[in-house]
Amino acid sequence: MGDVAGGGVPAYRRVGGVLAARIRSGELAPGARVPSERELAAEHGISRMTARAAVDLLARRGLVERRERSGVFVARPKIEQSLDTVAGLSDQLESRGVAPGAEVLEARTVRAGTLGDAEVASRLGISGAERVHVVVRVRTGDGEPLVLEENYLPERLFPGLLREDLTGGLYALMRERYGLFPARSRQELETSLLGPGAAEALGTSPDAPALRVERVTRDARGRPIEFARDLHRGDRLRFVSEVSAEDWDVGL
Amino acid sequence: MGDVAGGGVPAYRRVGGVLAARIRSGELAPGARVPSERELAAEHGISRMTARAAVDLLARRGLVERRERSGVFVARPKIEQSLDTVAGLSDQLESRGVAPGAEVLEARTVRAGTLGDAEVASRLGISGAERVHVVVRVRTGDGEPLVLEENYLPERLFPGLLREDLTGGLYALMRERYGLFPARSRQELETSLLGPGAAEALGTSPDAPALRVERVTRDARGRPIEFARDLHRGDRLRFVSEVSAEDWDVGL
DNA sequence: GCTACTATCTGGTATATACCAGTTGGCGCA
DNA sequence: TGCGCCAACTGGTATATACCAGATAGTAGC
Repeated sequence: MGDVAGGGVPAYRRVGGVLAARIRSGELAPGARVPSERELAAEHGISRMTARAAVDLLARRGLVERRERSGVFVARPKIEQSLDTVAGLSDQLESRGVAPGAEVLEARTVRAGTLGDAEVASRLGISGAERVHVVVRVRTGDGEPLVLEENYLPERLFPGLLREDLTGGLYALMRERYGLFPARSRQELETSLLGPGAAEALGTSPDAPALRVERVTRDARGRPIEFARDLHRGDRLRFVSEVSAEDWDVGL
Repeated sequence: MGDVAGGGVPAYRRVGGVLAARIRSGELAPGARVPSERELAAEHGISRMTARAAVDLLARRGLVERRERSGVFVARPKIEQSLDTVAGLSDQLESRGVAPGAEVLEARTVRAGTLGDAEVASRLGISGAERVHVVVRVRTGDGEPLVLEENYLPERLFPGLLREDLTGGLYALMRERYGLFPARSRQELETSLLGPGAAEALGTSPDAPALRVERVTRDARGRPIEFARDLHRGDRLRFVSEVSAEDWDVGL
């Protein structure tokens, strides 16, 4: 049936806009409950499916957080995270007054070739026969899951790593226990969604926005010491990067 | 009615998974047409709305691209963009064999206070009475819109800027015409969606994934010379950042 | 006052249907 | 051969309805 009143703007966008305005104005504060889909439908004279589409707009923009069988709530502001100091997520959180934590989901040592993932060996510059530590962790801030980290480290460089305490920062461990100092780090960032596996680990929806980060860290001699795949919750984190001219202005 | 057959997995996710597998396997190559929603519905014995939900899964993950009233097509691979050399998007595209271009949507000079956007003056460290150039451009690669750029530059530092050719890189202009060398740049990145305005400018859907970048660039004396808000198409671009230890390892 | 049950509410999924307005490709005509 | 028209097709929007199962709050019983 389309636009009953709205000059070409679909109803679900119109209602979504009204809701967004109520949130931005502060009428609906962070943490507050948004009217239920059925209520919105009644209020605006639209069907529930259309009201749901309106709420979806806000949910996909991170303005609002859906909690299954409970309700829809206004989202809280994002935590800032530096892209220049990826090494120390724990430290970063702490300096922002957020208590860091980590839950180890997986910690094992296997031959790279058995991973069924040729990228790991390729990125680390090792053969499939060489053994790597696989560490999968959920990093938390104030108990809330923030990042799903998947780390691959050559066993040759970090013997006995899995016997260490893996609930803190890996980079601190590298330096203090193994005397290896991360010198260079190449990161590739991509907008993404969490996906089913990550969603379960982070306790969120598979369709929640995320930033996928692939990272290769090298020591001073240019030797790869870590390959990582991170999924950062896009609804809870923003990323800050500071560059200075020396880094990129040398070519001109 | 829920799971007719599928062990707890909703039908739209099951069908979405089948489609995703066909794309990843290469059976459906980039640019190829995906079966229409009505065809998918018939093939899998589901309603069209459910088939649509399945396609939505892939679209939101950037696996496919919807073209209104035309069809759904497998997406092409993303263009890499360095976060360390944001200054020269044109150069970056060129070095990757992509022809850079820019369309100027807006170019005017106003007092910062009249913008109705206190952040601009605040970020540039100027008073509301000072005049700023406002330059809004769509940056393209091979004719395809990639980034919507919103630049704010103090007129005091760049007199007559708007008479220059704005279809190239602004940073080249700064250096060559005004002798101002960008020395430091702070960028804030956030997952986002395009939104209605940006979607129209970039010729895409308002709900397409995007990376929002806010940037303050300073010269060697620490003076802000540019404030920018960029919206990068998340479906066409990925971002690469290289950091070296000097940048972040000094504190320890 | 505390616990246990229960009716209600919630978002999630799914169907069947309808209309709209560009896109597309084929067919006929000049 | 080339142009223009038109029917079929496409995704976008919208409704009305239904069932599910976990969350939640109120109430009855102890």
